[in-house]
Amino acid sequence: MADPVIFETLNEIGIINQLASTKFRNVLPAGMEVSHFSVLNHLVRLGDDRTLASIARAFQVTKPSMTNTIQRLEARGLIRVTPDPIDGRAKRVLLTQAGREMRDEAIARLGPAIDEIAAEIGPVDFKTALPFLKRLRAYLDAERDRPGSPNR
Amino acid sequence: MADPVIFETLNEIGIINQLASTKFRNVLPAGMEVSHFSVLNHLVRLGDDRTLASIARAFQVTKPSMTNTIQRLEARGLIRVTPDPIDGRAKRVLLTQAGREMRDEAIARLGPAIDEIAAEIGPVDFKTALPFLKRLRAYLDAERDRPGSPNR
DNA sequence: ATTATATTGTTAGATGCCTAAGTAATTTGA
DNA sequence: TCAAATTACTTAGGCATCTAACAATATAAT
Repeated sequence: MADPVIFETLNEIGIINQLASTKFRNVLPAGMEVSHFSVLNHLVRLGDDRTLASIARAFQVTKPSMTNTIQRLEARGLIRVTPDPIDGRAKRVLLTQAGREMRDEAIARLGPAIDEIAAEIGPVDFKTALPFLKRLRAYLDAERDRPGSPNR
Repeated sequence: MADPVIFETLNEIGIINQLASTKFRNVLPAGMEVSHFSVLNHLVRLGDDRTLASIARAFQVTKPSMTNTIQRLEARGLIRVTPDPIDGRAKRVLLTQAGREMRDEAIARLGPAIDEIAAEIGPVDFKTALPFLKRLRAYLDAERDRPGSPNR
């Protein structure tokens, strides 16, 4: 018998995601989406010169979605995309100076919003919940249609 | 200084939401979205004969979003919408027999997916995490632009 | 009473994510 | 060697959600 606690938890997670995304989007530089910031941040932290597919995998998003994100970031001059010299199918994603600056500005804007949450909820509870969330995420990720499923 | 744990937690939550939504959508009856099921379930559990706005508030979704959901559910004959006899602006949302049956079928299909999660992660951890998530949700909800903000 | 404000619901336009399907290039393996 | 399977990316179409703006009704304030 399906435990209602699980459904309730996922429901709360859905609402939190919605509220947090909206809140952050309203704080980010104009026209910048959370997914855009996430990609810029990813490239700064782990290094750029990555393929579209590897970024899509990192965020557990389909390739068409990442194509969309990458095209918009490139149109804004925040990243540069070049052909992969080794693999003719792939593209390499590189940060531009404007991209790095935009990421810094986004972090500066996001900071206060995060601090507010820390002040109210306390980072300790986040640290407590994080391992569980990571486990759940990893399970759902592994459960996802595993074999060479399309667009992944 | 913004604690990175908070951002990381919200990031995990975003990915979990995405993976869980996709998983559930693939299990639900054809064409049925998670948001559709959620509304049907809400009406069964808490009673129908509610206004669109009250349902929108319950799910922390904007009114245009709920208008969309309601219109699609009505087009499928899963709910019935009637004018509110007291408040000329409002509409009352009523379940149809087909709606109740669809909700039952959805639950029957969702059950196994949830059981799998329970088997892997264990409901205990969900019970542990839930209070924190509820607190976070409540905070973000309260933080949301409170006064008569548009479309809410 | 009248006017100002708030609430209910809708339409319009934009973006994101998804699935399906197609192209190009690389790998595998018979 | 070369056909089959896999992988990288794109295009097309669909649905959800958001913000902005508007119409209609209800409520509050003057």
